[in-house]
Amino acid sequence: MLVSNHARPTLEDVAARAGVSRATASRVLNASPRVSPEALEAVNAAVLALGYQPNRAARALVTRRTGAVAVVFSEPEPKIFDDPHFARLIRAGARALADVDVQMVLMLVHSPDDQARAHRFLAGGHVDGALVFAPHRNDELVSIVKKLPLPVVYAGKPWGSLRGMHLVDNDNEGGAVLATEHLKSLGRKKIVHVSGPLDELSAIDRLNGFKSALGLDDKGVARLTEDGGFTREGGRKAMSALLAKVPALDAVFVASDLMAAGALETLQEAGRRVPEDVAVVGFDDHVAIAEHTSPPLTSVRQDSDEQVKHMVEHLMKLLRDETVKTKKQMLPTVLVRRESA
Amino acid sequence: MLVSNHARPTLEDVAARAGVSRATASRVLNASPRVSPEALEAVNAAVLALGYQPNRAARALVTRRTGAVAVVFSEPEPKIFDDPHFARLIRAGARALADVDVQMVLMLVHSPDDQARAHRFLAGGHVDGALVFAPHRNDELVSIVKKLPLPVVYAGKPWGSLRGMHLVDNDNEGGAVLATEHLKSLGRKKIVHVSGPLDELSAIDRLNGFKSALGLDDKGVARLTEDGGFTREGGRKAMSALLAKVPALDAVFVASDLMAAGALETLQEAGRRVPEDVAVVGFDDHVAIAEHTSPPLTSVRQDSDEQVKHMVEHLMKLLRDETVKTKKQMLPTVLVRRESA
DNA sequence: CTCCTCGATGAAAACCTTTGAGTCGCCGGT
DNA sequence: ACCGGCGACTCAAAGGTTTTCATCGAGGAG
Repeated sequence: MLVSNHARPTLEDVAARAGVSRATASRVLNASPRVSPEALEAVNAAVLALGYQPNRAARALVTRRTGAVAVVFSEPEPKIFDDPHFARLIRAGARALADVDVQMVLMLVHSPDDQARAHRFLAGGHVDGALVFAPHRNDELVSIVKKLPLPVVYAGKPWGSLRGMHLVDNDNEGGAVLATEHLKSLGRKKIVHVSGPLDELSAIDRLNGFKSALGLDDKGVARLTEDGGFTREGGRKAMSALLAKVPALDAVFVASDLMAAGALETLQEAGRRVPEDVAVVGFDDHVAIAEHTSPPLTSVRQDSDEQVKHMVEHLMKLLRDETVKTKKQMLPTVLVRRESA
Repeated sequence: MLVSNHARPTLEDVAARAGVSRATASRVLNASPRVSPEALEAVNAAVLALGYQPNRAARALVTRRTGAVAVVFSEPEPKIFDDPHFARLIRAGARALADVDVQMVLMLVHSPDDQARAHRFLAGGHVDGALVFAPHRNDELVSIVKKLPLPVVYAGKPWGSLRGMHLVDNDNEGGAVLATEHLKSLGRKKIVHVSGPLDELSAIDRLNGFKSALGLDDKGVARLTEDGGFTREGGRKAMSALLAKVPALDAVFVASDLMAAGALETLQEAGRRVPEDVAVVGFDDHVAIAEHTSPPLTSVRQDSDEQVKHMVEHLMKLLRDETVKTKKQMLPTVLVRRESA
């Protein structure tokens, strides 16, 4: 009659052992104020003794809350996931969500099929909310998600109207200004830019920072910029193109560390010394890259861990139905000096 | 009275619309054989018309199945996650699990705190099973998980007794033999090895392959091997040490692509031409690395996507309570020739 | 024509928790 | 002495699905 069956204890068992009703036990677990100190103690003791764990399904059934959150990466080019940046975001997400005790359901969306599946899943009420990473222009997924009655926090600005959307962005433009100003302060006169793909707003913001720091007009920017597509290989090619277009260049601001690694290779192959002949600044401050290029890369740090943490906090507020004052958050960026500039 | 409220349709609604009972509707959804063709069609039509999605919580409550699986990475050194290999595994897991319509709950375990949390979570019945990546020696987590009444499939061989455990491993030893034989076939006489950390069995297996292909004894191996710790920097250092120990070396088998990238740098700095003076073979065939070293890296391919897919399949069988014939699976490795050897 | 079998179906219990409505003492105010 | 109010608690319903058991009808065997 004691412990008897090997099954997991239920709230009923806890209540019985604590000498109270199921309702009271439940209130203890949910930290309701209307419960006496004695009852509280008794229930807590019983929980501990029995190793009780609430049944998530039963709870979800009645509260209409799943205790799970989707983390969605929409990225038409699957191989981009080789970018370590992606791993960093996932890791940060796993950690931040575990800290608040909600399950993280990871969804990788590449194809239209994936989109349909994501749609079904998100509409199916299987999660309470979502964190969405969808940087590309006209991403169908964003339109889909927007229509859903589901709390969502975006990473960075998705393309299109931002009204009513919640997001946490890095100060890409400010970081780009920082980088460019730094190059100017080194006395560089001919500064060029390897941009990210211009169907991503983060790339555009960085480009704009570069533009405004140098006081350029559109034509000027075009002359001094090449698109490196956020890949290492793209960085190499863009750098080659710039060397051809602007042979006298003495500094380059590259919109990502991965591209900067490629650009460095190209520069060295072209016989330009870094930083003596050409100063280089990257973006992301991805340690695994920036510390291992030669020379080590000066870069603009955007703290992805922090970004994701803010996203999670924001979403939690939405789920608690708190009225959030600011729907958009902007995180600062800082320059990390190493040897390349 | 028709559609009325905006709430999600329930099985009851579907049944009503199809003119059958809830029970029959349920049977259709679960593909039970004991249902007439007409009923089947009617229910399916109703499901479609209403856009019905089963309530996961309710289902979980009665079936005692959550429809979720944990994917656990146990790795004391969090920065190892910068390794793109990790991203690849996660991506493969997300995909494979989505394909069979189960939720993936990602858990990253670094500290003892994390271990305790993982323990609580896995014991709490929040998932039906787990995929565990725990390569290191004497990983506490493995002992913890082993005691749980939870179906688990391991990636590679965890340290310790393997009895009763289910796992999907790559043929590390075979791959190492492949690599070493290839170097021999090129006529190389002085072949050395940069190993992974010897607290991981995959590293040991690769070392053993190297050893047996060359017919070495323990002393011989020690003389020709350095531990590179599976990091790029470690690869550099190990290569330096080997150059000092075995100046006449003309080939090196490196136990990972990341280390090989480092080793290549060291070799070039030392003025050795690759592959003319020294032939180099890596392991993993991680495209993002192997295709971008100079020269491009010949490497042993282990198909992580395939490995994870097999792990998922295996776990699904365990969950369906099928008696699995083989508890351990070994996946073949192949040599991918590029220019470094 | 009756009995039996078998397949399809329906009714209802069970899964476990939260929560609103109601109960029960007890206190202070009149 | 009575009443109102209040705090702590219990009762019981609700939430949506699966599954057991019973029922019903039809068809075949005798």
